[in-house]
Amino acid sequence: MAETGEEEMMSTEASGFSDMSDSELLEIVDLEDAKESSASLSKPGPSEFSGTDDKPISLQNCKRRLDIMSPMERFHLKYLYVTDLSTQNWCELQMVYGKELPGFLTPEKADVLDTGASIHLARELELHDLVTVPITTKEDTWAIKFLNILTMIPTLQSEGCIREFPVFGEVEGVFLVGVIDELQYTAKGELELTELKTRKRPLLPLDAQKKKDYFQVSLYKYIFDAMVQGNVTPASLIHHTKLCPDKPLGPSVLRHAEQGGFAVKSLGDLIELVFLSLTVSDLPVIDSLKIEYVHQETATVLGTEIVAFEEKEVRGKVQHYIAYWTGHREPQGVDIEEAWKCRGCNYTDICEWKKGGGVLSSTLEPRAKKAK
DNA sequence: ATTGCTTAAGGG
Ligand code: SF4
Repeated sequence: MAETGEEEMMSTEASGFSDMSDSELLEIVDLEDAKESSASLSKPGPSEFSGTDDKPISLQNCKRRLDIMSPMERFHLKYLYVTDLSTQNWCELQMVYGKELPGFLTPEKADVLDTGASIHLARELELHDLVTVPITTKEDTWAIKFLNILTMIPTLQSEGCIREFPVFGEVEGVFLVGVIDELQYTAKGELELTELKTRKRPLLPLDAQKKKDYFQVSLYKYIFDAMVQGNVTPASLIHHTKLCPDKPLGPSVLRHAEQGGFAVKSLGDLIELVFLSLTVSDLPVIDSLKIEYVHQETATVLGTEIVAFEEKEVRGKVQHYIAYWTGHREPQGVDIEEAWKCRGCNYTDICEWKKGGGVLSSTLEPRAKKAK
């Protein structure tokens, strides 16, 4: 089972005999995924709500429990993705609806996303091959991520360019996880992050789109810098992810660790090794942030933005967004000036913000609506 | 499991 070599290695290498340095990245496949995927969690228990209205106590308790639980708890999240925060920047409430009702996309949108994803994948494969590794535990999943980091750092330092670099770290009390599209050293020797954004229509993005993308790449820099400066500690990582550093790693993971030349027995070893590699490899902080907008169909470059990192501004935004996740404030929809976003929103029909005209209508007093 | 857990980003 461990050996079902799905090695999709198409050696794009111009030969040579280097069995060590041919660039490969590992990806995972979950062996337990035979089971059908999750029923919806937020469904109320039938017995409590179906026939009987004379059970106010349990109902109330249930509601109160939901009220006091932060979104992090309600959604059973130990960490957030960088893109959770950047989509939150587009419309916070839309992001929340997306968490509550996942997989709620029009086929047209799904197509655009799929096209974008395959363009990204094709670019990734320009730089390295992907080897599928069977795994069963989340420790294995993270171990693969760590092994990839351990091979990518030297590659960046020697070849000058890597794609799909994993980042993670605590930001304002919440753990964030993401993947940097591309890192490369420029001619001037500066470390530059590039984020590719593909577009269905050959038009430059609106300001709102640019702001969201700017925020996304800023978060990557924020986290990456913290990593190379030693501010993302093994203890913090383990604390937030609840990984068990001593849980035995799967055989295929161990095999790949060995092949990579990494002497690790446990996940804990691997984490220490990653921490070391990040902090002693002379990795600089990211010097510049670039966003490239490309037309999907023709690959025409529509525009390239070089954005300046504004630490205070980014931190302020993060604090604001995290305050929602930790339950310190209610989610908000878009401001009236951005009501145009609601037209393209999948949740426009059910949105309580839109109904309430800029307030969550469920929190409105049941009194006179505005005269029409 | 008297209750579990995540590949991130994908574009507007
Ligand atoms: S309808 Fe508008 S306010 Fe409501 S979730 Fe969608 S974009 Fe946000």
